[in-house]
Amino acid sequence: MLNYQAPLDLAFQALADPARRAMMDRLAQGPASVSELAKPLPMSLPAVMLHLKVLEESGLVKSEKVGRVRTCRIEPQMLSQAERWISERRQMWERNLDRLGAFLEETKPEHEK
Amino acid sequence: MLNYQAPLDLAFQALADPARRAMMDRLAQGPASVSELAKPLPMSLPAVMLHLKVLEESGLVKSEKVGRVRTCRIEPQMLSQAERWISERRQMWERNLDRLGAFLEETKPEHEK
DNA sequence: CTGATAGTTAAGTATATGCTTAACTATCAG
DNA sequence: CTGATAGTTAAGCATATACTTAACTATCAG
Repeated sequence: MLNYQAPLDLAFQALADPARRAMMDRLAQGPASVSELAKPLPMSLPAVMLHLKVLEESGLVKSEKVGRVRTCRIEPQMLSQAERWISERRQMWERNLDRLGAFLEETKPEHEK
Repeated sequence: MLNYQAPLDLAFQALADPARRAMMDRLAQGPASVSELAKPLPMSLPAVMLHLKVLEESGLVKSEKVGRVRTCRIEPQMLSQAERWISERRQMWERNLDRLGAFLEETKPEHEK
């Protein structure tokens, strides 16, 4: 698997670009077509297609074409997975701080308690 | 500001690399030196330094050097900020689904309720 | 002072990313 | 059928990313 990219690699990579976050912002309001996604963005349509491709390959977005319109929508599972990864590390760090605090408290000389 | 990168660009970019996420994993357990961070990683020390630089510039990690040892630790605020961005979009999307569900419920013919 | 440890800097390279314009296809409305 | 709309593909280019090795500096232990 020389070219394998872990799901979180792709998800965070996708979220690292302001244009793609703007697209996610729009999609958070509800499904949208490619041109709706493109309208506020200062770039060509093909560029938006590339960003959409990145979002889809990351699993953050799915789309289907009906007639000539491709409708895109958020895939919340991948969003949750990314959120959970961050949350777990932050919580681990905080528990760590708490343990340190407790340790300092316990080893404090009596008169400082 | 031709070279400005929004905080979230940098944070998500930093989290997009498996080596950097491994470093964050280690740091979630508590502070660590550069070589402790490097030990499990299949790359040279200079490469680890570059990853550390990316993490620091993103605000996810801070470090200070005492003697010849540089000690690195997680900066939880930036982690929270990234988490919040994702969480907000996911929740917005879910509220959206709920509204759609309610709408379908309300407009359903009587006999299907 | 001397060697080992911890980190840093520099230079070079391969690949990936983020666009562009031009040309094209497919669908729909009248 | 015809023109407008929505999207797609291809080719090309500039810059950024993720490393490498070699050489160097700073600190500490004895």
